[in-house]
Amino acid sequence: MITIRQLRYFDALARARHFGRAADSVGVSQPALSMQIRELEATLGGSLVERGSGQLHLTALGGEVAERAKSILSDLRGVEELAAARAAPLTGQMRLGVIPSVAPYLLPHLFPLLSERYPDLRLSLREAITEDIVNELKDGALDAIVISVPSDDPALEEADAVRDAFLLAAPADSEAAGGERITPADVAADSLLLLADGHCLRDQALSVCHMIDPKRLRSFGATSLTTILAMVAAGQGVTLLPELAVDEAVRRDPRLRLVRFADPQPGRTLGVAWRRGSPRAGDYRALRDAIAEVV
Amino acid sequence: MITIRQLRYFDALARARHFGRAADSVGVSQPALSMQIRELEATLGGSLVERGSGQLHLTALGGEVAERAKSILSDLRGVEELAAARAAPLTGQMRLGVIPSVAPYLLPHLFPLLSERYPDLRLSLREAITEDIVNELKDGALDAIVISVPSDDPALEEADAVRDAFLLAAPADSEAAGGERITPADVAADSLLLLADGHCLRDQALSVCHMIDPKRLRSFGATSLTTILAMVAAGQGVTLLPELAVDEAVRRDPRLRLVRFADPQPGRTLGVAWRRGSPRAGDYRALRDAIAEVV
DNA sequence: TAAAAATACTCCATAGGTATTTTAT
DNA sequence: ATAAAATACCTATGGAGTATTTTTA
Repeated sequence: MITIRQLRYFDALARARHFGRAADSVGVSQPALSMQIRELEATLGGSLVERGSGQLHLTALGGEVAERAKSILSDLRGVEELAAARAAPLTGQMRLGVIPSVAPYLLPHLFPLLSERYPDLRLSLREAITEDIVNELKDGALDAIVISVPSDDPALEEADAVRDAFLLAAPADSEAAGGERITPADVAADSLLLLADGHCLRDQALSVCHMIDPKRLRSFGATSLTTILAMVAAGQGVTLLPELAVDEAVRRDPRLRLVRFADPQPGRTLGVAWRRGSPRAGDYRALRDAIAEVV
Repeated sequence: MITIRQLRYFDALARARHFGRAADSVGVSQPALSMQIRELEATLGGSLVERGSGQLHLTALGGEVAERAKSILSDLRGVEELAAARAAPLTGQMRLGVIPSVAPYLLPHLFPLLSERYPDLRLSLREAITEDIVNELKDGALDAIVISVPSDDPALEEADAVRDAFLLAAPADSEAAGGERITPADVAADSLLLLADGHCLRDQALSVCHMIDPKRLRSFGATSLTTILAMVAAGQGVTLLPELAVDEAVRRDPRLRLVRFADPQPGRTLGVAWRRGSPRAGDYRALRDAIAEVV
């Protein structure tokens, strides 16, 4: 008889490709995991991994089993979530992932609202780039994520929360900020400062200024908008700044000038995404509403 | 932690709507099953069934869990089948369902071929009407079924095996069998003898002779073609006989006359069907080939 | 009062841990 | 020689069975 335990351990093994680390990741000893894998192989009647060939490899059978195990474990999470979904909205644990260009500006406002309105919600947070939190969401390590939508990932379901327009942030004395009818095409490639690779805001800025050849960009590995803005304030260049990131401190900074683009204004839509079919979809939509409210 | 055991027992309970019978159906004692259900309710944090209200009912949560449990258990069967699919084709156990209008004519030929060519195949058989064996297939009680295709059921995958034309079987002296260019329209409703309700052959005959008003049929609850043919031989009427059912005994019966319809000949296609996505699809296609060969 | 499910209690299978050995680079 | 997985052995959890009680229709 196949057990969930066997599938969980085998899934861990398929990810870690290492008995010891897989055992760690599910919180048991290496022999305990070995035994369950052995047991699973016995009931299936074939080996799932090729041992002791330096790197551990899945057999063809192992690969297929791993794939199906993943899906079964995900369905099982769905069952566990069913109960949570039946309870009052936004109660219990929720693990939320947020992209770095949003987290610092959204969370200080979102947190107070949620903890006041949903006192039984226990929110865990994770801040990482889209690719990482999407993977963690699919793996079940997160329950919902706040990203730029649409994600075009058929495994996700999403709800738009807010439109986040891009402004041009330039040094106060720069001529780039002079005109009133500025368009993304006016942004000069060699003065544009962007976040490091992998940050969706970087890609969005590049696609908005689609005439810019990424090769002409001055490479800049900043991972926070605050750093970028400090660079802009110091006269090092300009950047595309999401409206969401504009707080009092930025608005009052005499060294910065913020210019709204002419229509159609460039920007992005932020939304909440979750695993398609999750029974807690109602919760996630309530979360979306809360986000729309605080922004 | 939810276990497969809990889902299996709960699935049984959802079907049986009775703790004792559910326990029987999974081969454990009633307290053992009760305990697992209780455990599942505890981890989900809500009750799944309404006890002691005469008839046992599923709660709303219970209904959803039952649905998902079914699907998880089915996926799990898929994993178990993976190993079987990797082994040599058509080995191990296969539970086959066959409709009654096919079984007696197909199996005597199919069995010897299969046991000669695939000595490691352990075939279990079930003969019942389409609706029943389709449900048993979906529930995992059967692995494959031989039915009239297409079934138009998206949960099934199927492969055509043979075309089975309908002949008119009439009393030897009847004038209905006189002409050479006979069409289904020539069949008189009040002389047509059919299998009992639920048999697909009955429906097929009616749809072939679509001008016949079912209300004009003489009700006849036969469940085997042999009985019907005995009635025809006794001059009680005519019937649509699948070619597959024509053996030497029928052909030589002096009281019967078999007439082939003019083109386009009415008939049905028989095929093998299985759960969509089953890893043993290759086995089932091999079974189809064997059927096509013996007919 | 009769049927159905829950509880009580005992037993045993099995998962898990630690220590150790085997195996493969 | 070293890292990784398997084996040995012991412990403890928990699932199952039988007997019995509680519940409710």
